[in-house]
Amino acid sequence: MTVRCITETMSNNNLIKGSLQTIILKLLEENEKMYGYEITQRVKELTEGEIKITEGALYPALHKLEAEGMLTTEIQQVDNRVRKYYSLTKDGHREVSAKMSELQSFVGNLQRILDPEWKPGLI
Amino acid sequence: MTVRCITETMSNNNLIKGSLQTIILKLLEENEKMYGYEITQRVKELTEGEIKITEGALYPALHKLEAEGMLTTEIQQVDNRVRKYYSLTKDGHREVSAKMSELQSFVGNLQRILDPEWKPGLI
DNA sequence: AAAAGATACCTAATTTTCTTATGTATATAA
DNA sequence: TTATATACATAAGAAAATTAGGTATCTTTT
Repeated sequence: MTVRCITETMSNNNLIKGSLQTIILKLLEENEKMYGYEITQRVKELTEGEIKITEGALYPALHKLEAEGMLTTEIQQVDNRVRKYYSLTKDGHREVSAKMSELQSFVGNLQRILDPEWKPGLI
Repeated sequence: MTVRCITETMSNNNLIKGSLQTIILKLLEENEKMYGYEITQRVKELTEGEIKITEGALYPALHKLEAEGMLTTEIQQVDNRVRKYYSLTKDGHREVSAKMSELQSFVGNLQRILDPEWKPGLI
């Protein structure tokens, strides 16, 4: 029997709910067509491993966006493995801008609260 | 009978859960001593009305931070009205820095995902 | 004087969004 | 052959909010 003792860094840094939808939509705006696993890997790359989208969060979010008419899917077979590609609908494209400005505005407000010195244009 | 028809702007833009604790801690670091209602008003001021902390979110958050030993309270009577002042404990002071860097790091990662052009130092 | 609004606290039910855990299945590397 | 990577999915539970309700005092408006 092997016992592996894993010492993890304290915080699993997932902090701050509510941005996953925006992340998905924005990545799909830039990439035309992505599948779930690809999204998790892209986010990991872009943040140098600091943000890991869990599957339990991702797939329900994708399904919800699809149910809301923001995304359409298309299944592809690649080496006997199934991939489910998502892409933006017309509504989805509209939604990206909305979500992005909400998020940027929120981040701006956060800076105003947390950093009294802060002026737009700096982080 | 008066029927008031209120047309609100679509989103109540409170977006992004998980930053309330940090906001509370940071405001208390700057102000030594604040009461709940004061916090809601300060946030409203700082964001020009764009972020409204609801009481249903604020009070449970304050109670939780107190239970965790981050805050202490002190009741004051002002004109027959009760005010419950909160201030940071030693642990609370330590926690502010931790929460702040978590949040700044998260916002940085968010920018890396959402804005490929982004470099630290800009927003 | 009465009503409305601001000040000041609180909680309970519900919803949203996540984590954690589990399950299936194939391909590849150790 | 065992673990890891790829690729999908769901279910139970926790966390943190929204929404809606309650109490009470003081001030401003009607």
